[in-house]
Amino acid sequence: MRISEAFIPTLKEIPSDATIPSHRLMLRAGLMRQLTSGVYSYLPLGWRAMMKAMNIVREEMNAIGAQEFHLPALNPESLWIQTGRRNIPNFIFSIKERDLVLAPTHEEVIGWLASTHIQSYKDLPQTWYQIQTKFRNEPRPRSGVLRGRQFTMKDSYSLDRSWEDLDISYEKHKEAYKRIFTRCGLNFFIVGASTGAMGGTGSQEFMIDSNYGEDTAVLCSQCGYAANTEVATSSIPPKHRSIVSEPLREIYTPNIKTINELVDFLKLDHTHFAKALAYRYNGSPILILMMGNDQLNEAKLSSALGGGEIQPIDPEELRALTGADAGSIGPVNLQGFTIIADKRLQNANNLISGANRNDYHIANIDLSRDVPISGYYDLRTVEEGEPCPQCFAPLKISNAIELGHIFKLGTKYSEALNITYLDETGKSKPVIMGSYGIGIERIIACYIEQNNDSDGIIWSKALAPYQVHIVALNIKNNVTKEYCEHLYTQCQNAGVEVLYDDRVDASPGFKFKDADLLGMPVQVIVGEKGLKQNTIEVKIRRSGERIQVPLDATISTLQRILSSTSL
RNA sequence: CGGGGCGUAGCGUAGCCCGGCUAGCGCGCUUGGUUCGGGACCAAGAGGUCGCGGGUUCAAAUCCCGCCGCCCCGACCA
Repeated sequence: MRISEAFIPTLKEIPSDATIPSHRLMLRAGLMRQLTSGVYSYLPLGWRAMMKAMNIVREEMNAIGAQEFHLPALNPESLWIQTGRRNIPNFIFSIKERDLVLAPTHEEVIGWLASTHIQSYKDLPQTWYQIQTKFRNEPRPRSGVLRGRQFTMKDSYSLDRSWEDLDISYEKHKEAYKRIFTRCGLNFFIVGASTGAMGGTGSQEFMIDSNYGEDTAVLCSQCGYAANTEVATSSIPPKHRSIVSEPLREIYTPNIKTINELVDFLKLDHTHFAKALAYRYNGSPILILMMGNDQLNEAKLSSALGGGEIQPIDPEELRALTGADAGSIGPVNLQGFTIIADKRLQNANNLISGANRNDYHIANIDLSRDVPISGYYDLRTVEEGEPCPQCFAPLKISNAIELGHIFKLGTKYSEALNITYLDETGKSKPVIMGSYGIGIERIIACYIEQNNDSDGIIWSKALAPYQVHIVALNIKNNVTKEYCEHLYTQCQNAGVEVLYDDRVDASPGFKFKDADLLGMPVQVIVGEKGLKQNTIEVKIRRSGERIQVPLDATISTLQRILSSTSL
């Protein structure tokens, strides 16, 4: 492509709305433009990079025997009512004129196809995928294309006869995902994750470490343990039970509201306290006990309760229900609440918690003697430095961006949509499903997050919109122009994807800056000086290395460089 | 949805507190000329409903009210 004829609007100045490097560079290098919040137009250069990523995804999906579909984004609303997902908050965009919705994901459509066409065990297994635009009613799009209202996703779905076969499909996907992200040049890791509103029996996320990530990952550098904080655990010890349970005793704690204030006031460490938190779960009040300063993890709470809506009880309501404010509520003689506790407090005794009376706490609470506990669950958020649950080494905590997510769905959608098959004995059984997603824009944005410098993007040949960028320093010089035109044609004939800066009105400095900003892996710099000595210069974008190449060896040198794996 | 910020030419911005504007600057753009190995120079130009609506005033980019949009933090996030 000749830059003089191309639409590549580069920006010298940093767009004020963009705060993270990938967003800034995607705008500055002319890859895309924002249309409205969370919605982007891909310009030719950005779209070429997207296509590179999609083709890698496609090749690896095809390699595990997945079949490519193209499913509709417009869906009948009724299908979503059937699976109970129509009214998930901030999820689905509706169409005003008809009872149609814009699909945020495609379990429903896949399920509909499977329920009408999968009949026998002989029809299974199947793996179906597509690369398609998704629409989600995000309350707050952010960070450029990292969280959009419209985005491109590779979504695939496995249909199996048994849980064992699902494990096989799941593992195939996991391996395919590793190959995809490796080929894309991403430095990623895999964590155990929560299934959340998708439902199902297990999942893992593919992530990159990033300060701009919205997820938090717990990692062990010793044994490789890795989990999203929504499901991560540690080997932090439980509260030990004292031999003697002392009698209950009310203590006066004037104006004490927090665990830290109690620790100071009573000169006891925080493990002596049971913090009480009040929530509503599907409408009914629930009291959660955590040890001392342990932080409740709402994702864990939600899944412990079996999924469903949880929300904190507001202050006035709390006073009406317990007779006290948030700092003074507790589990003893509390009416109208279901009470659960974190595992760390299992059967603990001699605990201090609120008295349900402002300015008073109760000491010596024995959870098995004094409190009707409905269950103990892992509800706490793991903190940096706690011992690894597998090897006891100190855990690290990182922010992370999610690139892909793989789920063992099981029978949730099979049941809702009646997806069944007849087994060898003629018995009807539910199809066992898995679903697997990759955000294509996130591949691009994450790649740029990990591969840029102060001059611009550093593309690898796998994702680069073009492999070679010819910089004609002064195109008005006939010798320069003649050689560049010759080289441009040679590259095209040799099948090398080439971008050719043939602009007559741009100065050499301007062209250098643009070439570094656009970031193609190899630059060929052609100027009068070199030509006088029958050489051109090849610059490797990533290393900055410059090689003087004799004119007659240019194409062979480019081909040699492009075939090396280090690009 | 809570908190904060912003909206002035294609981009980046000054002016707003304290009304007097005929709205300034840099980049980019057009024309002509010079220059050509790290975002060149000279000259002449084009380009603005100051987000939208209402109000106050002799006078509004500037003050007041309402709305819309965008960004950031939080909540949320298959």
